[in-house]
Amino acid sequence: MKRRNTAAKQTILDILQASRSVPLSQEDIEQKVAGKMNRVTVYRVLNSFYEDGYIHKILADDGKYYFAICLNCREDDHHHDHFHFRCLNCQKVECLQEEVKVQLPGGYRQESVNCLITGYCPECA
Amino acid sequence: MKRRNTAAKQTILDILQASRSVPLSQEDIEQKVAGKMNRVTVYRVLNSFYEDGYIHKILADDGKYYFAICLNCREDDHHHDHFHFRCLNCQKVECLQEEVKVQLPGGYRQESVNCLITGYCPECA
DNA sequence: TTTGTTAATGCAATTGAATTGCAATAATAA
DNA sequence: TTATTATTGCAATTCAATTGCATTAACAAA
Ligand SMILES: [Mn+2]
Ligand SMILES: [Mn+2]
Ligand SMILES: [Zn+2]
Ligand SMILES: [Zn+2]
Repeated sequence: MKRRNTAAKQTILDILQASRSVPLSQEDIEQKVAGKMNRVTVYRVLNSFYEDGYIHKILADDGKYYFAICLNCREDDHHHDHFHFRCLNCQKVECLQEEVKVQLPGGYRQESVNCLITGYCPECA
Repeated sequence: MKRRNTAAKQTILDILQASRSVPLSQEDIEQKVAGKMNRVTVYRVLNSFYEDGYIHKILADDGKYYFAICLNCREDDHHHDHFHFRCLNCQKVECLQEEVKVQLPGGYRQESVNCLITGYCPECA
């Protein structure tokens, strides 16, 4: 009896599923569930999903966290090492296909990656 | 008469100069200037340096901003497009030599880059 | 050197995303 | 059905960062 299935979790999961390669901010999700649950619940559900490895979390240079379903990850093999993109005009964040490949200097051990490119998307450029 | 030279600015500039490839957080700098100036002044000086292009600013995945002197930039050519590294143990942040090279999908325009690798540095690994 | 303008500063108050404490609620194992 | 305890809502709190405003001081002009 570790985690329980609840309406709140299912609702948020559905929202994330429907936005596969477009990470959503806490605020984005709050708006979509407005009235259905408390904002603190959104925080806690997102954090539990993240802890359990169902979603990945990126900190964008607007200072907000964005969350997206893990796509090419398996329980035993997480690799959230792709770039993300944020549009300065429409604010949308996207997962890019390209993986981050860094040649670290000797002795450094890589644990995780948080790479964000900021600019203008095709619709706004 | 745009910007004025003040003791506060000179002090902070000296600190950043002495820490060339090791970006410092607001908090780091505050400690070094403790008693000499107000913390709000530190914020404002750092922001003015950043606006004027003297330093670059990165948001690390600990949620804090880190600042470092621009090294290979000229007035007309800024390129803060290198990776950064943060050690999970000693918390130190470093500028890496390697530049970020992303092949953006068609139509996307890149403006800036905020790429951080998190892991363990040689001393802590 | 003196003076006037206004950028810079200190201090207190405020913002806003994120977190925490706690009592009430509800999922689920027994 | 019942007992256990994870989950939720609500209020309060945290903490870095920002803002307002009166005071100070840099520096251009006289
Ligand atoms: Mn994943
Ligand atoms: Mn630079
Ligand atoms: Zn856009
Ligand atoms: Zn270290």
